Parts: sequence; structure tokens; C-alpha cells
Amino acid sequence: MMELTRKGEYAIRGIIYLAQLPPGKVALISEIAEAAEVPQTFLAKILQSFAKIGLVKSFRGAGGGFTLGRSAEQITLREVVEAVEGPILPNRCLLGAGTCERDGTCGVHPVWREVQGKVVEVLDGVSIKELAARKK
Amino acid sequence: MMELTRKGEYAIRGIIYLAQLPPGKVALISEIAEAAEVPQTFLAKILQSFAKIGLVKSFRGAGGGFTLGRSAEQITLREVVEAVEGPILPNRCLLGAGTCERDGTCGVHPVWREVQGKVVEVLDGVSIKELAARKK
DNA sequence: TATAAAAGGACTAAAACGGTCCTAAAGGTG
DNA sequence: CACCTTTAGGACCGTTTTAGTCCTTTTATA
Repeated sequence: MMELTRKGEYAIRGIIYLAQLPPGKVALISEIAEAAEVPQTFLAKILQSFAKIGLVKSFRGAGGGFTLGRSAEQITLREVVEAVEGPILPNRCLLGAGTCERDGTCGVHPVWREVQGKVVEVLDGVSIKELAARKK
Repeated sequence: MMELTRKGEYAIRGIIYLAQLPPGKVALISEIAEAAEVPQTFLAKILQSFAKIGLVKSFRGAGGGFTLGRSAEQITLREVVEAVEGPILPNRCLLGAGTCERDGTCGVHPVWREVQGKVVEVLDGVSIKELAARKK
């Protein structure tokens, strides 16, 4: 249960690689993919989606590539995971008010809320900077 | 991320219904399915698998049906969830020693361990008895 | 202009999800 | 014993998600 997908793993590895680069340096997708041991075209898709939400910056053409969109200590693991896997949500019922018709009666509800809270807390407490430092 | 499947939801609803029955009473699959608002044949599969691991007891033939395999306070939410969704495992790497070749180098590892620990803690802290009582 | 990237879109195979249906086996009842 | 009731087991199936690939287009540099 609760497994991170490959996509999630790849995203994390890729972004950690970017965080380990000297500040300001751009990396080619081919370089990142090789270093992070991730299929290149697949990682390209992931980083492109990250570029859209500002998590990374991308530059086209010769001399182009990717950089972090912000400094590594301002990116949490949660952000990366949610960007790729969607919100942390152990049960669909937790989505919006009224989404679950069993809302009132269901006693399991608060348990899922608690799980959600704990997971978010852990993932929010870890920045990409820390992870990049650890891995080196 | 981390969503419980329908199967998981159905399993929980079904077993809570069993927990709300007067002790010793057996319930027909048709009865449980209707009460829990779950497709009957699908729930049958789930409860059959539960019978194999002793989470419920089943009786065939006229007057047959299902009961809890143990008293409701001895069944945790975690057990039910894991029975149906597999172990709580935010990352495949956490499975066995040596499963993940990045084990030593990967700094994200301990974070997943922590997530796993928190979730297990929450789910282990809730018994089916409590849930059954809340819902009534 | 030629070249070097990333961006976007279409496509695909395989697995997981969410079931259904049919037959078999086991246990009561007259 | 025959019949009925109820779970057990297996096969099957459509849809969605996962995990990618490939090709073309756009943008930027030299």
C-alpha cells in the first residue's frame, strides 16, 4: 500500500541531482538522466512538468538545460512528490467537503485525516537541500 | 498519492458491519453487501481471502455465513488494510534488505522509513471495535 | 543558417483495478 | 438419500494507470 511510483522516484532522483550542481549551472537532460539512472525521455516529461509549475527552470537551445527553480532549501520533498503523484490523500473521501456521502456516518474518516497529516508533516520537514547533502 | 483502493474501503466497511453484529451471529454475504453498500460478488472474494488468514470465519450451507475470526478489539485497522492492500510500504526499497541497490547511498530512504512508521502507528492504534462503535 | 537543446503530442505494452459469472464443494433438512 | 442453501474457486473482462518510446516542433545559440 501507498507506494511511490517510478515516476516519483525518478523525479526525486533528478531533482536531487540538480540540487547537487554548483549554483547557476544548467544540466542537460541527458546528463541528469544518466547520473540519476533514469530513462531519459521519461525524465524529460517529468522535468517539463516541473518547469511549468516553477519547480525547475528550463532553457532551450545550445547551452540550454535545467536548473532548480528555487534554492534547494526552499523545495520540500512533499512538493516534489505531490507535483508528480498528486496530493497526499489516503482516501478519496478526504478530497473536498461533500465528496463523500458517508462523511457524517463514517468513523474511519478521522483516521485517514490523521494519516494524511502525519505523512504531510514528515515530507514537509525534509528539504531537497538536506537530501542532496546526505547523498553526496 | 497513497490512495486506498475500493477493495480496501469495501473490506473495512464489511468487517465493521460484522463487528456490529451481536456476538456469535453469522451474516450472509448478501446481507453484509447490502448493508455496507458493496458489490456482493466482489465482497465475497474479499471475505473469502479474509477467511483464509483467520480474520473472519466462514460457514457453508444453510444457516451459514460470516463472523469475525476474533473479537473486534483484537483486530486493528492496519491488519484489515494490509490484508487487502499488502504491507504499508511507501517505497519498494523498504521491502527487504538488499532489495534496493541504492540502499547505502540514497538519502531519501530514511524518510520513507519514517513515513511508514507513522502510518503503521496510526493504523495499529485503531481497532475495529472502536470503528464499529463510532459508526453506530 | 545550421545546430543544439527542450516542448509537445501521439502512441503503446503491460499491469492493476474493479468487477462479473459459472461451476464446484460443503453443510443442513425433509 | 435427495435437495436446498451458502461459501469457495477459477476464468474471464472492460477500463484505467503505469511506464515508457518516438517523432515533430519550437526556441535559442553560434
